[in-house]
Parts: sequence; C-alpha cells; structure tokens
Amino acid sequence: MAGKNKSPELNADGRVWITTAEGKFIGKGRIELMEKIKQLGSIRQAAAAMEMSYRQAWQLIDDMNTRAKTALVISQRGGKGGGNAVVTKEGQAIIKRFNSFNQRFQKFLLQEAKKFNL
Amino acid sequence: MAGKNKSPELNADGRVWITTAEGKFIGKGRIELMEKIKQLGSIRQAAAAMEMSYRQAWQLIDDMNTRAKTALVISQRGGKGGGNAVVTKEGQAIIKRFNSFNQRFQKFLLQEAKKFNL
DNA sequence: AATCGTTATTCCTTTGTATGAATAACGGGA
DNA sequence: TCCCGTTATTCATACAAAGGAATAACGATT
Repeated sequence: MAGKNKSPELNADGRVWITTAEGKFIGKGRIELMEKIKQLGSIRQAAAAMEMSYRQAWQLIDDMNTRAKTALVISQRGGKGGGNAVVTKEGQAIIKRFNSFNQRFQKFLLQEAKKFNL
Repeated sequence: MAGKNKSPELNADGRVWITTAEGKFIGKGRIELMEKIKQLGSIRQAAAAMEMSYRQAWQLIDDMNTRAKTALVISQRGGKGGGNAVVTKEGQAIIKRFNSFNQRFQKFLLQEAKKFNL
C-alpha cells in the first residue's frame, strides 16, 4: 500500500479580481478572453484558442458588456468572414488596469513565498 | 462627490491560499474551521458554528491531516462528551502563518483599491 | 449494562454548473 | 439569389459538488 508522499514544501498562491457593487466583475479568465478577441477578431476563435465553449465565452462577454458603463467588446454578425468582434478602448483600458494590478500581486506572492520556507 | 469616476465603484479583491505540490492546501475556510475547533473542541460544533455540514468539515480535516506531515487536528471518539477534537501545535502554527500572510494581502488590496478610483 | 454525544463512514438525493446540439439571424461576396 | 462563417439564443443533458439521512464505533459516566 505505498503510503502517500507528504509534501511539506509550502507555497503562497492566490488570485485577484476587480469587483463592482454587484460582485466579481473581471478576473484572469475574462482578461485572457478579451486579449484573444483582440488578437483574433472573433469570439468563436478566441473561445477555441482557450479551449472554452463558444457559449460560455459569449456569456462572459455579455455579462461584462451589460455591467460596464460602456461596452468592452463590440460584435457584429454577418458580412465579411461571417462576423467579427473587437475590443473597445474601454476594454483595452481595463485590460491594462487589471494586468498591472495583477503584476503587482504576483510580485507580492513572490515576496511571500520567500518568507515561507526559511 | 468623488472625482471623475467613469466606471462606477470598481474595487480590488482577491483570495490567497497556501499550496503544496499537490495543489491548494489551506485557505480562509479551513483556517476558520480550525479556529472554531480550537474554540469549541468539537468538529461537529465547529461545523454548526460555520453553518457547514459535519460531513464537509470532516472531509476538510481529513484532507489536511493526510497531506500535512504532522496532523493539524487530532480527534477522538467516545468518552467524556462523546468525543473531542483539538488543534495541534503544528495546526496552530499554520493558522498564525496564514493569518499574517493574509493580513499583508489585505493591506495590499487596500493600497490597490486606492489606486483604482483616482 | 445502558446512556450520551461525538467521531467516522456510506449511500442516496438534490442542486448547480458546464457542455453540446440545434437553430435563427445576419450581411458581404461569388 | 445562394453560400459562408460568425454572432446570438434556446433546450436538453451529462457531470460534479454538496447535502441529508442513516448507521456503526467509541469510551467516560451513571
């Protein structure tokens, strides 16, 4: 019965996100999704790139857009290529905002991790 | 009123936890559970105090104990009061460790929140 | 020996979440 | 006009997480 290998080496981890009064608003996943949309110009292709269902991707976008003062992603159907999606400048602003916030958080975690296994 | 707030009341939030090589190990919920056990001396009463099912509480304790190199909570059945549970000194050490880690994180979040609504 | 309240464990049901399928709408281009 | 790939939306289902119920084991106290 080979006993389970105990892992005494502890590490610091965590997640951060941006909230509104209604609760969790934007985290790592939605940021990645918006970045993929910016790259690929399509919700469907962005979802595929993240191995996420189109349905879920669309719901995330929809939730973001309805809660934000100004839409973060604008999409159109029909036309060249069948349709497309673009990240608005408000969307790009919040991407930057979250990423710098998250970068500072990652540095914080690194500092904390050092304190752990002294 | 507050300054030029385009997006209304955005806030910084997040969670931190301690991991082992096997993944997430201890977060806010398990710490609270251990603190309640320390207070009340009983897994069942601790679970009730947190409005958590005994079943889940027991599973959390079991997972913690099997993964830690030394048990964090020791329990006995039978005897005075029907049984009891105590937090070991290793358990108390990790409670302290997490709480100070988390306190520094809360300060970090407060700093970040200030940057949000400039 | 019987009682008591807790720990320890299993089983079944419920609830919540994620996924896939299917379909309509759309508009540029062949 | 028809075709194409995408957006937009609904429906049913599969899977996971969570909870309650039920039961056995335990040992001090009576």
